[in-house]
Amino acid sequence: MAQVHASQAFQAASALRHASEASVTAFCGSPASVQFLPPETEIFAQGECCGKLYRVEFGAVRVYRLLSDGRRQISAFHLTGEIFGFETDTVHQFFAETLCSTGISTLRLTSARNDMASELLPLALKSLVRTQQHLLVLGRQNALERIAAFLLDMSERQGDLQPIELPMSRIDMADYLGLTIETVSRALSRLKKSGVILMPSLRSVEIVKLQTLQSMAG
Amino acid sequence: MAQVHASQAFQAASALRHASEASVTAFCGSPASVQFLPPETEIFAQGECCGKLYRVEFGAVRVYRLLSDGRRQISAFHLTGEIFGFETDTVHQFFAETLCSTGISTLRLTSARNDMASELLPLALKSLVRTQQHLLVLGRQNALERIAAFLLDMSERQGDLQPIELPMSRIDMADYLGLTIETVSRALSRLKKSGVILMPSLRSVEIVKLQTLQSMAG
DNA sequence: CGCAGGTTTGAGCACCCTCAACGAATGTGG
DNA sequence: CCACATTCGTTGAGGGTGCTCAAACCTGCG
Repeated sequence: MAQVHASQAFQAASALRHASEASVTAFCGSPASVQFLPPETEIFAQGECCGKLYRVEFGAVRVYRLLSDGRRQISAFHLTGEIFGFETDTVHQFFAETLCSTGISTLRLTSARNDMASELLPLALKSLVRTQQHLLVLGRQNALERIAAFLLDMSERQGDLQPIELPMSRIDMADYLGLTIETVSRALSRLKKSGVILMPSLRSVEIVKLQTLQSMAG
Repeated sequence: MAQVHASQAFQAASALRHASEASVTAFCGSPASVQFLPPETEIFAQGECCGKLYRVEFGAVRVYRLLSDGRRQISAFHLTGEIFGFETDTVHQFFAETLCSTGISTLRLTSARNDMASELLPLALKSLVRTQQHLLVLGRQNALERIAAFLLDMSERQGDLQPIELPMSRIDMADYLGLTIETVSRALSRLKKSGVILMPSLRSVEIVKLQTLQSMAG
């Protein structure tokens, strides 16, 4: 029930913010082909053959890589309206899974890929810039700064509607921010105690002192 | 003199490895327009208007962002044959500077951008995958693993010719790997003492125990 | 109500950063 | 050509942030 509410919030937000991604013709032409996936469902796995792009119609997705010893780095979360699945190789280098109940529509990339390149390039560049921004966070910011930046990013992507609905667990947040779950939890507790945020439930955060949070994120 | 040798090594390597990037027609058509830049020269700065792509003909380039307090994260080094300058906005979000004496050719992106999209998309995706790989390094690997991964990456991009010529300072390596110069230096010293690498000079590294280094990098 | 999974909190420790001094390499002016 | 200055790199000592390990606490759910 809580998840349904979250999904609706994401959808409302995406209508405002992700118009450009939604305008890719091949996706709009076939709204009937939306796949409904339960939480924690694999969308694709490393080593699988690839040749599709994916659009989140509602819900949320994590894309990640693994080290041989099991350490995981989530390279991106994708919320409603966002497109993912870009890869260079013929084989996936990443894993993609749903976080919650999620609707996914797919775009087959066959030989028509060249025709669509002018539409896809801006999307790929958006992913690139977002990833580069995240590099700065992982390379040069401490735990509190990472959490602050993460909350601000999630807030913005949900249209700055308060409270923020977090579709992911603490483990996912940790593996995205290059921290442990304990450190994530401690950082959130500090923000809560200092009155910067409220946490009405485990997965919802309300930003109280926006400017303080922004100055923390750098 | 040492730099000339390094540049030649990069060129030889690129002839093998970067054929796809070199094949962008607009670059090949105008070899006369190569700009020769001295070390530590700005190519573009954050806030400047953008609308070009750049190709490294020889030498090396760093692309980076800054936090307000001066912390720097280098998002990528670009060696001979590689193309950089992709951005979504009309204004640069990054800085780009030469590391050493470098030749740069430019490609103006006007309205012809759509026509070239099918050529540019693979390059953008290559950057994206490389950046995502680097996320894993910054998020989940320790200092020794980062140095190992960095050396292997540099070695591969120079065609596995030994020794590796490093065109950047320890500061640049540190700001790329999310470490301090002291930690970079210590990690290199440990690799040297354990016989995994040789360092005939400060900026050249020879990999002696490749497998050991690979197992370190994960 | 009791269980299981996720989250929080605490104590101790390891890795990396900070600060400092020393050494090496390069460039400059005498 | 040498003396010097300057920058860069290395090495050491000490401290802090975040990780590891462990236990307690929620919270949802059967």
